[in-house]
Formats: sequence, C-alpha cells, structure tokens
Amino acid sequence: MSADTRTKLLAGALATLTGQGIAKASARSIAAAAGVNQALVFYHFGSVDELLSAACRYGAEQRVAVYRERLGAVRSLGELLDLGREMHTAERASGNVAVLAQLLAGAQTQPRLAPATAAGLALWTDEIETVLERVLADTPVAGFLDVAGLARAVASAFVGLELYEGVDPEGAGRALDALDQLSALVNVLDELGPVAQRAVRARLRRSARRPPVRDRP
Amino acid sequence: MSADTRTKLLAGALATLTGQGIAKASARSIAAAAGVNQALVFYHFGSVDELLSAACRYGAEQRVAVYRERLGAVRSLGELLDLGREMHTAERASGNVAVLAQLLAGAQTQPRLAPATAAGLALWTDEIETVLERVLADTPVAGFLDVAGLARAVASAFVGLELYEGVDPEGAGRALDALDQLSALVNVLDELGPVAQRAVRARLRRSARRPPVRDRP
DNA sequence: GTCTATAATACGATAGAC
DNA sequence: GTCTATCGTATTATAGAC
Repeated sequence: MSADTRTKLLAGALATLTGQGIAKASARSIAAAAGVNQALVFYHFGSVDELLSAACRYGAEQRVAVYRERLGAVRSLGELLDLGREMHTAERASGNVAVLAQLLAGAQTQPRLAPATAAGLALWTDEIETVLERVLADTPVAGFLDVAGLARAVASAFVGLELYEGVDPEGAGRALDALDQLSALVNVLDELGPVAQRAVRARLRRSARRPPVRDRP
Repeated sequence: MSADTRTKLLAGALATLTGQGIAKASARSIAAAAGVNQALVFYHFGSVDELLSAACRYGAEQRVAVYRERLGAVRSLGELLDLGREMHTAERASGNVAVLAQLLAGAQTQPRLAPATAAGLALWTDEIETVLERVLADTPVAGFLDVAGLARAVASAFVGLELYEGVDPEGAGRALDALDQLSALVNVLDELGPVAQRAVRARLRRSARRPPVRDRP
C-alpha cells in the first residue's frame, strides 16, 4: 500500500529529526526508523529535503489540531500562559517543537527547506494570533500592539527556549519563570483602575506617534 | 606554527557553521575553509565535536568583548533596546548568533556539544543580566523580577528570532517591531507618576505571593 | 510499489613519511 | 607540525528484477 508507506516515512522523518537531529536525518536512518526500504524515500518524495518538508507540514498540522479546541476556550492572559506552559512540556515530550527547531537550523543554509518550515511555523503563529487578539481585546494595549507581530515573536521565543532547554534545563526553567513574572505585569495593568488605565493609554498614544527605530531596509 | 593553524581551524569552523550549517560541518569542509590539511583537525582537537566546542567559546568570547564597553554605557531600557536592535543586525551579518543556533540544534542530539554551547550562551546571558540589573533598578519591577532568568529568556528569544529570520525575514521584522511596542509599555510604567506606580508596586507584591504555576519537577 | 544491487562520492580517523 | 595515503564506513541516487 502506497499511502501507508508514505505515512510511515513521514512519521519516520519526524522521529529521526527529534531523535537524531537534522545532521543525521539521512534517507537511510529515516527509512530505518520507518521500517521500510531506503530507496522508497526517493520513489515517494524524490529527495530527502522534500520528505523533510512534507513531514514538517504533516507534523505541524497534527499538533496544532490537538490544541485548537483548547486554545479557542482561552479567555484571559492568565489562562493563555497556563496553557502555554502545559503546551511547552507536552510538545517538548512529543518532540514537535524540536522538529521545527531542527528544520529551522537546517533551512538557514538549505533554502529548499525554508518554505515548508515557514509554513509549519505559520500554522502555530496563526493560532497564537487568534487567541492573542481575543485575550488582549479589553486591555489598554489593544490597538497599539501589532498582534500578528507579537504572535511571531512568541513562536520564535518558544523555539529558542526549546533549544536552550536542551543544553541548560535549569536555566530554561528560570527563563520561563521570569516570563511568567513579566506577564503578571500586564495582568496588573489590566486591573489597575480607570484613572491609571487612562494614563497608560494616553502615554501609549504619545509613544506610538514616534515609531520605534528600525534597522531593516 | 601550531598556534596559527589552531586559530585558522577555529575561524574555519565558525565560517563553516554559518555558511554550511551543523549538518555539513565536517572535518573536511572546515579544513577547506581554514585552508589547512584535513588531518590537522584531529591532531589539534582530537575530534570534530571538540573543534566545534572550542570554536564556540572562541567566537562567543570575541563577540561579547566587542559589545562589553557599549553595554556598560547603557543607562535606560530605551538605550538597551536600541543597542539590542543594532546588535541583532550586526551579529546576523557577522554570523555569530547563527553559530550558536547551529550548535544548539546539534547539541540537542549530540550531548558532547552541550557544555560548550551552554558556556558560549552563558557569556551572553551574563552580560545581559548585568545591564538589565542596572537598567531595571529604578523601575517598579525591581525586586520582583528574576533578572537572571529574564536575561536567559532574552538570549533564547534572540536565537529563536535569528532562526525565524532565516525562513521569514518579513515576519521576523514584524516580531521585532512588536517587541519594541511591548517594551514601550514598560517605559510607560516607568514614567507613570508616583500614585500609579505605588498601585503597580502593591499589585505586584500581591501577585508575587502566589507564585506562577511550574511544570518542572 | 517494493526490493536488490550498485555507482559515485563523502565521511571520520589513523599510520607513517618528512 | 604538517603532509600523503589509506581503511572502513555511510551517504545520495539510480537501474533493473520482481
């Protein structure tokens, strides 16, 4: 059965990326993980890069679907942060963020991997953006923050923390705790009372007129 | 001259990591980039992993030294953010953050790379921590934020953004702009007036009593 | 669709001449 | 310290039997 072998190869690619890393993700090791013949990689996908690209979409779609319902139920920043921590540990265990991290590293010097990696990450940023839009709607920052940009920053930081955790688990734990503390700051703003809120809003409007320094062309 | 060859190999390793990625960082390609014989990798460093580890320290020490003086002159959060953006583009061009990103990706599945990678990253987090400690000293968050943890989060996010920029430069630009906007929020807090500041401080003290949820053992 | 066999290339690592 | 030469292995990719 062709479809079955394709699926085995996709799952094998994901398992190899998490367990062996992009440097060892060869046609042979992937086929071994999938339990199929090495030549089938090229028959079904043409090249290792195309298999990795397909596996990226496959894995991201699977994992995002798992969380879509729960993300849709989030109503406050606090709830979002709790879910974020839970997702962090769950995805670290299942190895899906690790897949994205390995492909991102590979895509830096292998442009053929870039489109699929960007698409896989986009599945996550789109979900995050929807939730952030809803959760931040009633806060003073609504209208001033580029929520789509913030969602991309959050996803990037997620990947960076995952990589950092691999070499310094204790430091990564401290980093996550610090981000929790930082988010408490936003919560504080949200419960500050109308007078102070107006002051914040006015101050934000003023600083919004002088846009931040850019260093891109 | 032995020292000269060693240095050539270290520089060659860094150039190969940025230009070819961890997947192609072999003794042969590194030696080619360094302009020396392939066998010298093993004579001077014993193995490719040990050369990569040494190169990580070498590169991080070099780049951190470049910024130490300027980081020491930073007195406000705004100045720090401007310098941060400048460092982001400069390091992206010089390829040093890319080296850390590639080694972090490799270290996930090659534990021999982990200690040196963690040490290289620690050089950056230590610097960031010192500056953050000074800059945040007069803000309401002083005493509530774990600055060391925050420094690690910042460094991780830096790496994550670098990787993301490689597959979606426009999205990465939006993410950086959103972080600028977010930091404006902290600036606002800092210039809020004594009454509101006291309210923030009190509210932070309350939320500090109920520490954030942890998901680590 | 799946297998074996194979070609051409690249790899880590070492032995030994200089 | 540096070089050449080399062993054994792993790689991508294809040709052809079944």
